[in-house]
Amino acid sequence: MLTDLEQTVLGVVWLNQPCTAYRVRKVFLDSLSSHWSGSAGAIYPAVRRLERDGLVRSAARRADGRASRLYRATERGLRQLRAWLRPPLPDAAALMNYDPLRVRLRFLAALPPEERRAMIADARQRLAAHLERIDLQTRADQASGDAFRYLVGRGAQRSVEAQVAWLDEAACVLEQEASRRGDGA
Amino acid sequence: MLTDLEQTVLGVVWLNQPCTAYRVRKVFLDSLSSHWSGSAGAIYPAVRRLERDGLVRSAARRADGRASRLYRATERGLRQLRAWLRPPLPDAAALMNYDPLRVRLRFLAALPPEERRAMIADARQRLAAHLERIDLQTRADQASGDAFRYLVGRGAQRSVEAQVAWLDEAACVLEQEASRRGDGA
DNA sequence: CCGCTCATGTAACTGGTTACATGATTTA
DNA sequence: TAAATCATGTAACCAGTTACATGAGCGG
Repeated sequence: MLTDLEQTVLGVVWLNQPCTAYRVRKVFLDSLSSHWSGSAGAIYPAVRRLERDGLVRSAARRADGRASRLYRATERGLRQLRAWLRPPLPDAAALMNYDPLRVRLRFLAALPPEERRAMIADARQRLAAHLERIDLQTRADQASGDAFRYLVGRGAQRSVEAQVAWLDEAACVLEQEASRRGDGA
Repeated sequence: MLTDLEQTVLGVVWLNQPCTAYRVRKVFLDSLSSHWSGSAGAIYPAVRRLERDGLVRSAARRADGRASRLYRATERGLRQLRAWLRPPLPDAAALMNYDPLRVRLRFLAALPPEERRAMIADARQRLAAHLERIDLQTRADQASGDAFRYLVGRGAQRSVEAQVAWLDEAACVLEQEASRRGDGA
């Protein structure tokens, strides 16, 4: 059973083959998501494990002067990728995603009311700013003609939009709470 | 700097104090999110680290026959919790969440068109089923009177709803792609 | 020639995972 | 009395993190 990172690396190799390990790393580094660091200490060992398991294979290259290895997915690697995509999906993929903001909100009572508002406002503003970056990227992806790349961008958009709308609701609910208590007292 | 798990454990202790480590573990075990296993091997060491760092303290209890330790957050723990909640939030909390489904969709081209549809349909159906569970929970949370607990549920709802809508869009886009190619050929 | 990017790693650390283990208490 | 839950751990494993390190090629 491969880890999420290994699976994703395998997918990236397959999408960009033939490509260097560095190219794979670049995809993680350039990603708008901060979930993986894309550190060399993660990518190179992962690629080596994939090669050890026969899911990718590499050939030395020296064409443009620079020495490097070009990786591509093997037949077995493609089968593995397909098995990973095919239903039934694991719970971790089909249930509910982890949202550090949602977790924090659970404990927001620890902050005085004024600071609660500030926290929500800050998060909302940062998410809205990030949304603009995602929008730009997605527009570019749409032009690229790769339907899947575009759809991934749409998913990110929708996800962040939902978060922003949720923060608005939260601000609203907390406002009501405050005025209710304020009126009552 | 505490890990996400340690921070969350600290928050759970604070919300339920005084409580046993097992009670904390139960919260993770009962959570609708599958992000953390809630395994003993994660929770007990995390609680011990928090106590070592003076963020929680414990007292032995023997009241109802059973011997156990009751934890509560210290003043320092509460300060730490507040600092964690206060802006500026780290990028990991304010940028974009990791979505294993989104990652998979990026590589969906590896599957033949028919199976692509099946994968999306499966994910959609499972998410919709999960959404019902979340709805139930959230209605109960609303009745509990804890605004934050309720808002967390609303966030989960909105997040999953957004995913479902996104999958519908994906199915639609792929359908168009297919018919476009089908007509062209 | 200086700095950036390409390209590939290694080393130490640590936190979370699974699996194992124990014993008391409640419940069917 | 058997099973489930409460309650608390330990041990082995391993993947991903940060940080360090090297060297070639290229653009200003």
